[in-house]
Parts: sequence; structure tokens; C-alpha cells
Amino acid sequence: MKIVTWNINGIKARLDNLLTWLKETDADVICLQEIKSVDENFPRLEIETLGFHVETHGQKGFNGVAILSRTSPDEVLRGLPGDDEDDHARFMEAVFSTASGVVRVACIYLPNGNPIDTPKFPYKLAWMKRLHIWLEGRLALEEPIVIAGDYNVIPEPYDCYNADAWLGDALFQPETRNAYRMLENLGMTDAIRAVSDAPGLYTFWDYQAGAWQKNNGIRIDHLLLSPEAASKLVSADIDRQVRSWEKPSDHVPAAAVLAF
DNA sequence: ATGCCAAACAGGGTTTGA
Repeated sequence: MKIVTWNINGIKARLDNLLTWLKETDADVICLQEIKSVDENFPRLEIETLGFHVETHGQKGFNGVAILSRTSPDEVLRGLPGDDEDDHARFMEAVFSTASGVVRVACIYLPNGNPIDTPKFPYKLAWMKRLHIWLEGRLALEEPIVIAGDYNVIPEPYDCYNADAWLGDALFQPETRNAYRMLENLGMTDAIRAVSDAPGLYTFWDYQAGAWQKNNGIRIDHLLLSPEAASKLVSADIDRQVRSWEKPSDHVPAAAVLAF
């Protein structure tokens, strides 16, 4: 089973790219972020025609997540628990049955958190704490779990082209990196880092200042695997060539293959 | 250091993003 995360930066603007990519891919589950669409306007028919089941959790204008899958999920849940005041559409989870048991896939769009001297940064850290608490509860089920998404976290200095440029940024703050490490400390495995410790494994390049041409990227889209999922990890990779397409998202797909 | 780029909403300029 191949599970992919991809921040598409607008489903309406990216539909042609997504359909082209879906026609070529062997992915089984695709977690999308920043669909920037309400559920009613999501182009589900075009995607269903290609053989995918579609589940969305959108809102007007920004944020929004979706899970596309070859098979229908047994269960879908929307929204990250822990704050009834939080109306951002940033989290959904789906449970799939396979021949060798269930797998739970969470699709997350973790808050950016910039600038750090505004309420956006504490919102990010609080969201990460809520994710941590949610995960503790799910881990008790001892299921294979994959948390796939745009984490807006640069885990380590070699996950960016120039670490000095990210000092003071919410994506690279010590508190941010620590919260990510705390998820790993619960027993989660970063799928990309489980297969390679190479530098330059980026998933995002800014639209500005020729970042793509200079390979001035960062690795912020991740797949964290519970122990039961990590034991089934076969491979993981980043589909970076998509960034060179016409009218691309600023993020590219990252994937993990599990032996289900 | 940041809005140089991009998308949404709306129908111009603001908000958001990383």
C-alpha cells in the first residue's frame, strides 16, 4: 500500500496537475492539503472517474484537507479534538481494511505559525500539543497509523538549503522542532528519514526568488509511522519532478510504501 | 529582511501562505 501526502495549494488551480498525476500514480491513498475549497465545490466527479473514493474536509477560501483512496474507508473522522473554538479545517482520519488488517491514515495540515510574535505561533504549538494527545489515544489501539501531511516543520538543519535563513521562523523554532521530536518520541518513525539520511530531500520550494531553480528548498511534508506501520515500511520517496510542471504547487508529493 | 509569487474572494485590494 502506497500512501502519499501532497499539499496542492488549491484544488481548483491544481486540478489539471492532480488529474495528470493521478493517472500515472500507483498510490492507494492520497492525502491532500490546502484544497482551499468548500466540500460542495470539490471536483469529486473528475477524481472518482479515475477510480478513487473521495473524502473531503474543506472550508471557504483557505486550509482544507482531503483523502483520496482506491478503496472506500471503513470510517472517516473530521477535525482534531481538543479545542471546540478551532474552526480551521486541518485534520481528518480514515481507517482502511486490508488483507492483513486495518491501517489508520490521518491527513494533517499543521498551522504555519508565522509570524512568531503573533497569536499564530502559540496556535501552532497548541495544535501540535493537541495532535500529540490525539496520537497518544490512537497508539493505545496498537494499530498501524500513518500521519501524513504538511507539518510546517523543518525537523533538522539538513532539511533545508540554508538553515541560517530559517532562524526565527515558526517552521524551524526550537519549540516547533521539539514538538515534532516529541511525536517521534512516542514511537513514531519519519518514513523518509527511515530510508535515507541524505541532505537535500526537500518537499517545498517557494515561488519567489527562483527558489526551485536554486534548489532552495525545505522538507516540511512528512509521513510519521506508528511502530505497527513502521515495521511494514518498504520504501519512501519524494516526487520532486512535479515541481517543474506548468503551474505547479509549491509542494510536491511525498510517499511511503507499506507491506499490506 | 521579506510578500519578489500565487491563490481565493471578489470584481480591487486584502488575506493567507512559509
